[in-house]
Amino acid sequence: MRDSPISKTETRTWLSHVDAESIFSAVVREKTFQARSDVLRQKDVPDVAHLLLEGNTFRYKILGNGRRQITAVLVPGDVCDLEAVMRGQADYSVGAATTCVLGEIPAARITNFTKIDPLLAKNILSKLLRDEAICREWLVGMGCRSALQRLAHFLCEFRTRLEPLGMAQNGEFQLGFTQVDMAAILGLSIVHVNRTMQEIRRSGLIAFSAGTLTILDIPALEAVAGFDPAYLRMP
Amino acid sequence: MRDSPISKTETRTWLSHVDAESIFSAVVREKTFQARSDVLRQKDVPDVAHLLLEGNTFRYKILGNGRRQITAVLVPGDVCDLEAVMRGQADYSVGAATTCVLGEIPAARITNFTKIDPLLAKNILSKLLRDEAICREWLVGMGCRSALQRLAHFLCEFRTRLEPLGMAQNGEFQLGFTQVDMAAILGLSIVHVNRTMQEIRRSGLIAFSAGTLTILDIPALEAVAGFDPAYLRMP
DNA sequence: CGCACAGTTGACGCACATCAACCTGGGTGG
DNA sequence: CCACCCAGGTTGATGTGCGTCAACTGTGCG
Repeated sequence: MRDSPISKTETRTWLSHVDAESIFSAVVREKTFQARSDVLRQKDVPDVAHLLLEGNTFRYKILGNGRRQITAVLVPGDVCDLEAVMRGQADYSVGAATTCVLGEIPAARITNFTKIDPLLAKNILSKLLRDEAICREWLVGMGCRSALQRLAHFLCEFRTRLEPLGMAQNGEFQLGFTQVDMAAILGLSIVHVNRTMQEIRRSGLIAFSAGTLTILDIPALEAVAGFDPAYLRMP
Repeated sequence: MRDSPISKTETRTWLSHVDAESIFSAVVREKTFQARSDVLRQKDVPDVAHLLLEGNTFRYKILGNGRRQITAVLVPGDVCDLEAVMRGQADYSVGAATTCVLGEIPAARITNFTKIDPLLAKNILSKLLRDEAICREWLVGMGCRSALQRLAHFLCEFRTRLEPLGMAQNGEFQLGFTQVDMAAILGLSIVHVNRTMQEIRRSGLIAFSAGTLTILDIPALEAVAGFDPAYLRMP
């Protein structure tokens, strides 16, 4: 059974191609992480950055009261811990949602930022800026959007990010997150995520089975979400 | 009547001193903005960046449903629209909370990032990284903290940012935001902000009058908020 | 077979939103 | 100098979106 529209190896080739001027050449080693394991822990002093090659990871923080919030979701081509490496210390953790393959990049390649290849610098900078734009948009969603809109918005955003990688076609893609993860992404309880997903399904906007999510009517879902992709700066 | 522990002119001198290696020398012109006016509007293509010299500004977004979320609060020494200038287009607006003095910096000074003075580049980068860290922390707060904790956390954060500028002493500083602003910062209704502020006041943790906020017991407020300043990377 | 973990369902509670007044002080015009 | 206005702040009554608790189902795996 194929678990994505195009195979993972195809995606990797494609990735390094569209992003050729980039960070891919800085990878010195590949490493596989189990689903549900941590790539990086809060307060770690990282000596390598991790470029995501296969699977999905996320950044998260755990508070004193035990609650967890996911602050970013990473797709292949993203650097999981860019800010942590640039600052020299992590103020968040990075977890693997699915089994993942990560490429290690020596921290020095990134921290000697102003001395490196301008193309690489530009690439890193644009990743940084996009990360921040997404974080801002999530913050706006938490303040101003209902559970339903937030879920819809997240699915629209995720699809939009996967599409240029060839990992989403006709609104269909792998959603490697459990409802427990979704709750931590959306700032909701697990129970409410469950009910909200059912509501969207019943309304006929999405379908979901065996890890594959299908957006049945993309413009309609984007309208519900109030999704405007401008902040993502996709080509 | 003095409206801050040390005068504004003193603060300006101090600011350009502690940040001497920096962005201050790139200012080509100063401009005053009225309280409640906009410095920058969403979708604008900025040709100058604005360094905040006096007063408080904030970044915000307005959604289709009319709701507004403030995504960042700026203090003197911050660049209001750094990401917008670097990306070439704003995906947020910037408003003045109080009357403000801003220094204009030609966009080219910032976008020619990799070709400029490494010290300036480093400074810009660190501002960018801090902005993102704060945004992440706000996001975590929205997902995991109660209204009371969020308010307390914001006050702790604001004080911590003002202190090295000499604009907060003994837990006392100017809070130039109305409760309407606070609601948009915290993602709460105005009424609930009002009640929450009263609750903190009644508990004896803060006092507030004539725009001056005093944190009466800093460690206690930080404990309530679950505030850990690590993400701010203050000296 | 039994355990663990993701998903699901119902009953109930609460933190917050909403609506609607009303108060207050500073500014403005007659 | 008063009359008015208006923005910011305050208060009470009521509503609701989402959280919490608790139980049950299905499924893959040792």
